[in-house]
Amino acid sequence: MQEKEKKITTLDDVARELGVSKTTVSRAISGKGRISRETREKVQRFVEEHDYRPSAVAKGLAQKKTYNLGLILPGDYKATEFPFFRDCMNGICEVASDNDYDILISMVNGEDLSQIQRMVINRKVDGMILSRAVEKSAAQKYLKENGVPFVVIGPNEDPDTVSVDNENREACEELTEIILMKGIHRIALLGGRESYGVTRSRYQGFLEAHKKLGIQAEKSLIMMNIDNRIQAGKAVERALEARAGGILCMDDFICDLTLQCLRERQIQIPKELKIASFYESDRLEYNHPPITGIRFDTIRLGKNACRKLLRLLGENPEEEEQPSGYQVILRESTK
Amino acid sequence: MQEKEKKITTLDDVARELGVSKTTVSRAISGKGRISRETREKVQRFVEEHDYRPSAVAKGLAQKKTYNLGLILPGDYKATEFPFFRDCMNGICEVASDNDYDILISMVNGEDLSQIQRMVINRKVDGMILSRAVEKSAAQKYLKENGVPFVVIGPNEDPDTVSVDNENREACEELTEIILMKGIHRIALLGGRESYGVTRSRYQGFLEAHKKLGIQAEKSLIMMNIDNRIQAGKAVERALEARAGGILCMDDFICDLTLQCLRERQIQIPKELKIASFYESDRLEYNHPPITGIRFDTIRLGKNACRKLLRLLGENPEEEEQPSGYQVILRESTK
DNA sequence: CTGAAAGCGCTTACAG
DNA sequence: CTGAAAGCGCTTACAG
Repeated sequence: MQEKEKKITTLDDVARELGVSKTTVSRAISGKGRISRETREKVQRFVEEHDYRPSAVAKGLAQKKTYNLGLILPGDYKATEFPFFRDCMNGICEVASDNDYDILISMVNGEDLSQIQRMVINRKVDGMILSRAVEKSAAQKYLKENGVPFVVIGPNEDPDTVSVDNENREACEELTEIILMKGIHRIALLGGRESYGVTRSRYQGFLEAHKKLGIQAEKSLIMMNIDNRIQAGKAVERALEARAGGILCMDDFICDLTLQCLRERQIQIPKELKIASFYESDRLEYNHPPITGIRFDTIRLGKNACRKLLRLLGENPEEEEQPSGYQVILRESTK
Repeated sequence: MQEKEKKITTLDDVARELGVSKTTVSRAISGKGRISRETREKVQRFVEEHDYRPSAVAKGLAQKKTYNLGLILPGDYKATEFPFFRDCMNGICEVASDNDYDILISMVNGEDLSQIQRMVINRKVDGMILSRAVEKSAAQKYLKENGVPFVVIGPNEDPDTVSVDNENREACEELTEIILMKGIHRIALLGGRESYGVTRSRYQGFLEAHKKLGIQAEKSLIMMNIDNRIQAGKAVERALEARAGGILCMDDFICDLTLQCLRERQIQIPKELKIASFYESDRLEYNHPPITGIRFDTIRLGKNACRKLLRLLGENPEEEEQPSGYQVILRESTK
């Protein structure tokens, strides 16, 4: 394949071999600037054959770009949130590499800014994607002050910041409505950290459904900030005492804890109690009985986040952003 | 804080303001080359005050380095493997950023090489970390051929490739031994994909323990490639029919499926059957009854992987690699 | 100890 | 349509 000649690794190599200028080679490869079809094709053929690709770093330096996007992930996310982050990452990575960008990750704990600062101060990224956004977080403030483009994954009210989000409110409203329409009016709602945007969006959907149907939500049965088995146990106890007809869990982790508690107490689902989750995973599907949940297209969410960021950077990603959508999946637990 | 003068963003800016040469500034910052203490401190003070950091990209170009490490993650990993990857990433990111490197991720499905090739052909990374290594994989071959330094996370027999791994064999041997010594000799072993290195290492540990105690392993009760609830159900059925005294699950996902199956059949743990997992998670700890498992220090594993790669690249990470170790955690399920 | 200069591998006005 | 040259922001022999 490769002649005995040394490998072609730089633009210069290509130019020399072809007896043209670097300028010409550069133009042939990038497609920018006027160039005759003949020359362009000659260069392209050569480049193809020799498996040459310009150094992204050098290109970046010349253009004052890095072709890197920073992705900020929480370092402490729970197992339950995992499919969400994995799918997000999948979507983000795919769009990024389609556009010849790369993803640089950073796992951040709490409100620690140092990692984010490192990336921007070292000038390693052109923009950032913030996941599990905390509204008005220090991170967002910092990025704004430093003029770093970013998009936020999660709910967002700030008109100046670009964001993408699952339709949590809508989906949870729909699911809640279905339960209410089944005649189950005393519903317990078990949720996670109130400081998270998702929690609030889902809660809103829950309330919305009640309002829409003119049913009073049972405030005393709304129990947030559930983080572990013990707390879940207490919440379940309370729901049972209050003779709730159903329990809605705000995510799979909580649903899982809830199911464990119910099992201990030998409660029959769905006969004695309906149960559903505002999220969806294999666990729910394969449970006995299978649990009603909501399926979000998180890969697409990730793709959208990445595309929006690329647009902010002046790129023009092939595909358009598409609404990520959701499906409520009814299973035996709410029969 | 910052005067009305324009912001200091390049070496040149610093040099001009201070009336010295770029060379001097560069030396003061990098600490390389002879320079008077006085000058060095002057520069450092200025740099500090103006919050200046050299552009990593430009620095990289001049040094023919990128200060980026590629991390290859499987795009399809299961929920059960998640804490493993998250902790790995945490460890890797921490060490990387301590050494002013960044992590570039790529999610790869199956044996698709294109993402890996992109990274190396674009010259975006100095080296790579391969997680969930498949022995002799195409990826490893490709990296070797192209002279890209890499380390593998997982079992590895190839003397030419650097790797790190949890002590799966040892840990599983220890746990199996404990069960056997309790007089439980008919043990069912439920495992995941045989093509994964982890599976094989753990299996070995299981056999090793039997050999050590001179007990014959019940081959007919060794059931691999369990991937879903149905298969787990069949395996459990078989174990019960054969009157196994205990079930060892090769990871938490399988353990979880197994527990569900046992619950349906109303089997009492540990009275009728002991059960333990070759991994550990919250799920196991909070189960009723709590399940015996093995805790690996995966964060440290990730750190070690990163440190080894940095060494390969000629860096000298602060801390030494430390054995990552493990603890067998005995809980009620094997009482 | 310090600096002028060349170089890392590209891109992009500018001139022809 | 094509090329010489300057420039992106650093590092590093080399000379002094």
